[in-house]
Amino acid sequence: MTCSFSKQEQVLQQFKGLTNQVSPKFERCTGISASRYELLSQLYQTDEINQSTLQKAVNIDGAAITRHLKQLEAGGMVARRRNPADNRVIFVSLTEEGRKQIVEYRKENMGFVKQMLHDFTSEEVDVLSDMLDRMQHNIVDY
Amino acid sequence: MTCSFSKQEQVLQQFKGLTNQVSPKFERCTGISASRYELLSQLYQTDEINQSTLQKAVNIDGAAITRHLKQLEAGGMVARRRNPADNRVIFVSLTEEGRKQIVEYRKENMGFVKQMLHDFTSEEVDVLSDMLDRMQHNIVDY
DNA sequence: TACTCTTTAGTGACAGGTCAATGAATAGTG
DNA sequence: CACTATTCATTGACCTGTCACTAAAGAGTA
Repeated sequence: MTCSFSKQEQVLQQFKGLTNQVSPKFERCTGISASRYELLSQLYQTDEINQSTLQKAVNIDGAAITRHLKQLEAGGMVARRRNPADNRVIFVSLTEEGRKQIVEYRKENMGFVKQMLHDFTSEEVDVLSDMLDRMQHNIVDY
Repeated sequence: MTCSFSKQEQVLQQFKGLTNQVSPKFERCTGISASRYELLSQLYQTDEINQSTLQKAVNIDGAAITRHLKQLEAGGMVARRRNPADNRVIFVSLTEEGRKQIVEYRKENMGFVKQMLHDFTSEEVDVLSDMLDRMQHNIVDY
């Protein structure tokens, strides 16, 4: 008999399959990529922040952050300036324009997320969120 | 007050953050990318299969499938031949070499997955798997 | 002060995913 | 039978992530 694959292994594959599907759909629905949306969200919640701490908050490689921010800056959504007290770091913040835009994006985002979780009770969402946290901890330094 | 982001929105971000972290770690641990592992797994379970049905099973764009399979073929893991009864389709199958290799990969994979889910009961794994399924259904044609 | 070590951002090369367009083979239909 | 429509695999262009490397600034120390 061909030995079957465990539930645990399945989960990992479901996981990957799901995110592969989510990313392009998210972008089509909202008009912005999930990563950029997350960057803007972070900035919306804390005005003026180190690029490096932003990077840690978002869990994306620094190289990608640099590129995203440069394009967001070119699009007028984001402003960047060096920290005069420490010329290595760059302060990032939302522009007025960016602040206006994110509100729009957010509406679309909520619609998308609601659809994805439309049959989840709020307890289930909590459970899911906890599980994701635990998985993250389990592999954080593997 | 800056209006806070809902749990639902957080989940989506956790999701993306987690998969971003998982993929490279998986590859480091197992010596093969998650996608290729999944392709080989599928082939392991069903010998000789249409490339297109393989693609659907794996939830990756056809373009990526073509490229993966070509490289796996070049590496001697996989064999491909045209279906003589329908010259459009390509049959894919594991070679003996591939069949031997996947057993090794699988050991590494199990180790990785076990670590990721080490504090999950089997009920929790089931619950998680169901949730992932439901989310997939919820967005499948959005 | 001079020397090394660390932190920060940026850059280049690569991998893996998407979409859009193509060509070849087959199916379906008047 | 001829013509159109669909399916399948492939290719090219693009986006976004990773890693490895670099340059510049600052921190720590002999």
